[in-house]
Amino acid sequence: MATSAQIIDIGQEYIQKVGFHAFSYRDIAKRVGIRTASIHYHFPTKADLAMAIVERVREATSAAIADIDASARSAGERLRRYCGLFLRTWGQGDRLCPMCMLAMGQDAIPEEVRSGVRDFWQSGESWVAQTVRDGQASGEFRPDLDPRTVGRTFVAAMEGAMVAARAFTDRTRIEDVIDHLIDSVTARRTGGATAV
Amino acid sequence: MATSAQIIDIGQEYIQKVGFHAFSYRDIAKRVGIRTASIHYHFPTKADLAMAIVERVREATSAAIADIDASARSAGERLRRYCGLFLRTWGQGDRLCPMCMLAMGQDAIPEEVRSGVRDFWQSGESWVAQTVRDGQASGEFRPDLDPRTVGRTFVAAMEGAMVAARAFTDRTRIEDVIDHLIDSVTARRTGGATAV
DNA sequence: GTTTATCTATCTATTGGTAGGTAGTTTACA
DNA sequence: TGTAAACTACCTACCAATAGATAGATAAAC
Repeated sequence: MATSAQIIDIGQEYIQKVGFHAFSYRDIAKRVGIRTASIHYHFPTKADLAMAIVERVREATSAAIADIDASARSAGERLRRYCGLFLRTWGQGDRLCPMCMLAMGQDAIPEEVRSGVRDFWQSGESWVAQTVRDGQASGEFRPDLDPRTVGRTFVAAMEGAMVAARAFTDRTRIEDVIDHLIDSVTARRTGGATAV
Repeated sequence: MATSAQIIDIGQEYIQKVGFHAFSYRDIAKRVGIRTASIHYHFPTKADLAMAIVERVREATSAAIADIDASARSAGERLRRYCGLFLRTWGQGDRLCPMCMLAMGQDAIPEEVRSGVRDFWQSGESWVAQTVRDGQASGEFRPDLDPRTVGRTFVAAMEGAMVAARAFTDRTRIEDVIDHLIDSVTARRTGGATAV
């Protein structure tokens, strides 16, 4: 594999496992088998490396969401599969969402990086909100929900669930949250009358 | 104020704003107006300082929850006020939950500290679960909810909402999540029949 | 006169980053 | 086609700054 791709891979792993400030170029260099100066050749500053990672993650996420849009047959399935993306990330060696790790740092993280994180986050919220609208139109979801609020809750809850999974090394922390989130949007028919 | 209390205050602020690995004893020393050696006198290692902070936060949280239990008049009010604790933390200068910041670090955070974080997290989940049971008994909340699942979702969603608030410097990210969470447990009467 | 809390001075290790050099490969063009 | 220039991807060696931490002196408080 190309060296720069290896550097990005390992850098991303470190960000997901310990965060931006808890690893060094030396850590990456050791694992790739090169010197730190060679990493600076590919990524002049640590911020440059973070940016490359943010861009790659955003591309991968966009692709995954496009795939969901292309193949899911209902709004409910789309939401479930979106949540499944977080579960998949966790499955790759107990890793957290890299964007979440980069979101917490305030001015300790380069502004350029944080801007990319915001774009990632907001596009997730918007996609969920649109999916909620679709599900409301089809009668799958509760008609009284505010799509924007639900979008924000889904992203926040999934990111938080990842942190919980990390704290307890427990995948069910993520699964439980998914269950309640899906349940919270699903239309229920009580007393024989449909809510629409 | 006692120096050690000042050190804890400022250390906690740093943990909440940039995380455990993005500040140093030097940063604290400058703000307190002492030398780093004096901080080592009070807290021999950085892990010791983190532990002191974790213990103080847990005590404060226990007290706040005891206050809620003593004065809230319904399960719904209790949940709302629990969520309000996160909002209050954010209000103290855009700070995140210190426990969340310490939860993400994996082996980069001392195990002793992470153990304290787990206790904090789990006690929040359990308290919410018990409150859900109370609300179900009184008819306020949906009877079909699994209290444990809801407890986990509340804590995860609130912690995630804090991260979102940080990413966007936007308090409404937290408020929206609270609204949907409360809505998700509230019993609804549709078609004229009560769900119980 | 012992304890408490601070200081100065220093330590070792590591941080992100730079300077300058060098094999090996590719490109330009006479 | 031969060769010189340029480029790629790495290296060694180094830098100033900072990290967390320690030793020993000192001055005030009890």
